[in-house]
Amino acid sequence: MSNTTLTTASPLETHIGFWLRFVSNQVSSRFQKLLEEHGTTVTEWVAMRTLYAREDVTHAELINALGMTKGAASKILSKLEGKALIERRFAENSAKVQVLRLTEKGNALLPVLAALADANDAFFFGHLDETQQQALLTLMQELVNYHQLQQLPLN
Amino acid sequence: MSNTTLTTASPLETHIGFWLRFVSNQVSSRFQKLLEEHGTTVTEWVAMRTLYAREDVTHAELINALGMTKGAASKILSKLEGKALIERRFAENSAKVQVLRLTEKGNALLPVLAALADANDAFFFGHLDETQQQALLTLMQELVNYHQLQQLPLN
DNA sequence: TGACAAAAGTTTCCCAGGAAACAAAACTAA
DNA sequence: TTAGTTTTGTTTCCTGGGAAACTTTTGTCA
Repeated sequence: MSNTTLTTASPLETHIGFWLRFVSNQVSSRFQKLLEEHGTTVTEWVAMRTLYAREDVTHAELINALGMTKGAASKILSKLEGKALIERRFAENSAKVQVLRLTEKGNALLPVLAALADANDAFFFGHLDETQQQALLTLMQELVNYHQLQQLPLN
Repeated sequence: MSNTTLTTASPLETHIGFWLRFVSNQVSSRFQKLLEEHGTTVTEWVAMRTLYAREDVTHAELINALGMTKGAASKILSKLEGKALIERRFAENSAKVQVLRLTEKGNALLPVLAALADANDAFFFGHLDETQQQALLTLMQELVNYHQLQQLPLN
């Protein structure tokens, strides 16, 4: 008889989550590189896009859109403010609740970044036919729906 | 005439990359929580699974599997070594190249972690029928193939 | 052989983001 | 009104991982 311990352990590659993470990391990483040339990051893009064409986004709302803790969100905002891309103001009738908005400069930069986001998505998924692209998009949205996924973290 | 600047910027949700990142983050984050109860992390799981059932994995090979810099990989290994889950030895005829292997303890833990990986994948994708699961898996693999994606970073 | 170059790993420094402590404001209830 | 509680946002501390400097070993070639 053999003294080998025979146990089973599924390989990494059998998990959908493994491939999702792999592909997602590559997509984000390439996008990050594109953004770098404009001095921004993926997180900053998400924040700015959330503020775009709106005048009434609160800090709390932004936290939810970013899926980050309030501390981290606060730091992102400080950074964007330092680059004069956003402004923090107090909401009417409050010395506590903040309302955020893009500055002129932020407003001008945003379409440029949006074009990069489009280009990056096209780079990775543009070779798929329209039906496949739509199916993938829908599947991801259905997963979010099915599991009632919320942006993390919840605190 | 309006003095409004009319620019276009596609919403975040129109990008496949956005949804991929969203879902992938949730999957990894839940897996992370499962692993925490065993004192490990997703990265450590990937490292350990790569060493499983092999006696000849080099540091360089592991770097590639982890998709991390050699510095970061080195630190992961130190951590695993500290927990007595892996061993570093020098390759035969070399005082430079390292060969890594799981310890008995690491070997015993691995199937437990693999079960968690299976469970997490089942949790997120188990409700999809077999055809859908396979299609998603294949699509991700085809993307990797089509773009010749390598684990990041390359240095 | 000996000097230099390349390769393998480690360590140091830096940055992003989570956790949680903190400050300030606003609401509640007496 | 004012004391306590809750809410909003900031700051501090800590950890993971990238960049790059550094050390040691190995290979090259003169």
